[in-house]
Amino acid sequence: MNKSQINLPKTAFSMKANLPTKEPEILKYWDEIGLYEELRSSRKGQEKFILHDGPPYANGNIHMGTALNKILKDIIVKFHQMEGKDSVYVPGWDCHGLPIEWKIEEQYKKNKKNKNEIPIVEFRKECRNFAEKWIEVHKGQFKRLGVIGDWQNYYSTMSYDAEAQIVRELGKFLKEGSLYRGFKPVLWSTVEKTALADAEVEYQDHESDTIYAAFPIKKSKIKELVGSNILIWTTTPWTIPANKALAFNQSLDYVFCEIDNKNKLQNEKIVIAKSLLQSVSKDTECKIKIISEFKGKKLEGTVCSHPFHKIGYEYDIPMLEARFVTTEQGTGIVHCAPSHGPDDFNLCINNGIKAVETVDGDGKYTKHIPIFEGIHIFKANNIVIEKLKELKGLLANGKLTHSYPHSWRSKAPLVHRATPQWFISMESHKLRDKALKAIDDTTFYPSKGKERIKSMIETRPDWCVSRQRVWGVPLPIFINKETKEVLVDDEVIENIADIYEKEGSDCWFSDNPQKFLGSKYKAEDYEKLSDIVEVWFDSGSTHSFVLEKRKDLKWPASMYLEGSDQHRGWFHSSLLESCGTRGRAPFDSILSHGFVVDGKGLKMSKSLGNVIAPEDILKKYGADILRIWVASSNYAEDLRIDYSILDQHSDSYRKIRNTFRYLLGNINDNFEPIDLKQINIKKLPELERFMLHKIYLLDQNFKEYFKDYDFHNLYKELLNFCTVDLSAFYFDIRKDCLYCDSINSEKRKSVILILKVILESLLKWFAPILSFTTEEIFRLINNKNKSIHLEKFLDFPDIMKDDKLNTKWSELIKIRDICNLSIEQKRTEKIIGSSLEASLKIKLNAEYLELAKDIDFSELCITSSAVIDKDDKSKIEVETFKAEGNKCPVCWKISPQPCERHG
RNA sequence: GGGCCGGUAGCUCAGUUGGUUAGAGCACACCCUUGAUAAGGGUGGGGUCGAAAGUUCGAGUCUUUCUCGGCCCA
Repeated sequence: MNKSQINLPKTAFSMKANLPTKEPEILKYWDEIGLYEELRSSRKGQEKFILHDGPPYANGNIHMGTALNKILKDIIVKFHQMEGKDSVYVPGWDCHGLPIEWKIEEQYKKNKKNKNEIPIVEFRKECRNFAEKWIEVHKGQFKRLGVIGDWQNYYSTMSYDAEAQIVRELGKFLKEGSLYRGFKPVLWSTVEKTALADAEVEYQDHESDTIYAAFPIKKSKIKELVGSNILIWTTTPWTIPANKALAFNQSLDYVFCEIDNKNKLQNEKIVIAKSLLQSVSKDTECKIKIISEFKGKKLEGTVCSHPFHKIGYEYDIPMLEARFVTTEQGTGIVHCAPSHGPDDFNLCINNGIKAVETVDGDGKYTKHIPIFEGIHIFKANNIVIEKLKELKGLLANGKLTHSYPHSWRSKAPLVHRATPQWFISMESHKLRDKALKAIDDTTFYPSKGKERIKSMIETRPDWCVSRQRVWGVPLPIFINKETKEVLVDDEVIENIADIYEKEGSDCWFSDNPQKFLGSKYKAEDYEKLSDIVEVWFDSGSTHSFVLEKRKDLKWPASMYLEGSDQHRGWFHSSLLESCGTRGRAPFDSILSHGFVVDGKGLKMSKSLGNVIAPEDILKKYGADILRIWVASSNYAEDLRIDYSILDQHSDSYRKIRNTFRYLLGNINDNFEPIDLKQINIKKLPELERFMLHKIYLLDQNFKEYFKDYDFHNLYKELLNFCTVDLSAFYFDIRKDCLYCDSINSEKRKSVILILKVILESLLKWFAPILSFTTEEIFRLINNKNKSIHLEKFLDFPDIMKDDKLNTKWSELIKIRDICNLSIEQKRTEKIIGSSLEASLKIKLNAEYLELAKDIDFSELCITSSAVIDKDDKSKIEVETFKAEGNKCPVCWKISPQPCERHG
């Protein structure tokens, strides 16, 4: 036998991956074979796993967060598919809403077009085209990540059937009576003339006017207070004309005091919280002398006059108890304008004081505000201050820079303004209770998500579903002009839905209202609403127009999977919508993941320059590396990414790839599946049996980790198997047999058999994560089946398990470790180089001797020889000598005699 | 400002109900190999567990405060 007869590994599987160019070819292949359709037909009739896609907004390129989300979804979908389930994934998009409206308006501005001159229908058409364009862009970007789904038949919230179903869903709330009309302060932009959703608000520093104003006390249980003043402090003087109440905290201590007011107030006596005395004194530059002290509780029943009572504000201002009053700032008594603050609104409504429309959409006072009617609120502060001065109601005024809500688009400061809005009640039909029950019935990954959404549902106010915009589904509401009653009729709702199904919802704005009312009602008797439905209701309804409507899906979904911010977003709105209309959640489980941050844990931002785009990663590393990053990161927390982290994963990938290369090389790319049940385990060498046991064990852990969606531990287990058990142990030991034994040797055949088992196991375990690389390998070794993703995980029979052998070999490995230490010592002393230049003398006590009696340690430690002696002085002792004799030209083992195998 | 979550080696992660000298892989260093070769093997260094205080015989683990970061809310 000479060198040419050695069985060196040979494979077409290249060491260099070249993923950025290879992956698109694989994508093309998946397209050619119609992988998605194949996946469906391969699991026809099997139990379904439905991961319902949370629709991303069809606007702008994807970022790392979106990529993480889609890859994580894809990994889970593929795992369930390989488990044998029919794991259907239908991607979707959220299309309506303000951001797209703004984009179109921006384009108008550029082209010097006036939005008001464009018919609504035309404007909406442009919004639709815009969304459509981005859906196509997203589709390409998501596919490139290796995400498999029904890209042909995706869903969108702007499709005609979606718009129709959204109307039907609203109809259910309308019919039930939980959808009602109210006045409520909402964050309002007087620039954009619209209410803003929470997500559209940015907090920035803003300089406000501050005032200390006095409310004369008319009536009180504490007699000496009558005639004196309640002092309040506010950063919004313009809301003083809308004041309807004052709030105090019953557990605080208040003081009645006298000030040297330099004739600023009509009466020099005031009431403030005790702990704020110093700061008030400083701010107002007054000396304050305490007359008496009392608990807040005693202020109950106190009634004041408005500071403007002499000029037409003649109503009573009651003092109300409120927990939100603190002593952080101000005077410990808070001025309440129910039309201009949520706390104010809630406190007043609980005490029978309703909010009214005090300010119009442009920001001007309405007729409900005497003297100020027609004045813009942003110009009113000075007027209020002057009037207060005139009427001796102002103790001091100043400026304060503080964090204040602004519009994310126009950056203009926002105000709370009472507007007519449509609400879904949390209480009237027990929606809150139903939702809380549904949360309890849902499995959360990680479990902390449950508490997070629960505490939000427990405290959230009624759901405001109306918006004064145009790009969305119109609220299907008619109001009787005479009775002011809302028209509630299933037939009308169904009629509207039918129309939308055929032609979309644009016609609401253009066509004759009679079209929607049918023949039962006269259009001239009704006012048609022009509000649209807020977009969270759109996406909260996807379960109804996607899960319920499509035959390939099921309701409820097996899982919703989104970023942890969606506890307040899509998880939340879907839960409420579904509990309101169907009494339970539209999902069995929720998986939430953290946010992508940079290598230091800071959020990515343009200003920090730490943004990494998915596109950059795909170009430099390829999707499989990004998928490894997803799988190996702990999604329960924030996920760090930078180029050094990716480099590290890239190194791991190379290790995995070379593991496959070793396997493929030694079987020369000739693979046929092994029937695991038919393996004659007793005939295998112990090392091979030990490896079968290892595989069996790994599979158990694999399943356990997958059950909990614990991918980072699962991946770590697989990677460690490749490096520790295979590369550094089994592969290294078996090179001698594979290269130097005869092709016909039984031992070599056994090794080859095990290599095939390992190859198939690894290929399938890794397939959901390394979607491209495993496909590349699968196509190399298999021309019968079309794709690795159509395969099922292997079912490992119990005969592979051998705990006794495992215990024995764990001990043998300990002996091997000590042998390595001994060899290393001689290597450092330059006595030997390669381990094959070594000859081992191993001394073992009786216990270890029994274990090692049939074991060839020269094979395990890759040395030229190894002898074992009994020696009870210590458990294990090893001595290494330089091997004597001649080196066999074939197997390179050194021995005084001619080589046993190669003559 | 409030609520929730988190900070363990350079990196990604383990550390059960508090109990020996805090682990793994990668990276790094040195050595070997040149028949997995832009590969492979061996050995080794590296952590005051974000900080401080407390409870305890004993704290990475429990309590409090602080700090840094993230999400949500104001």
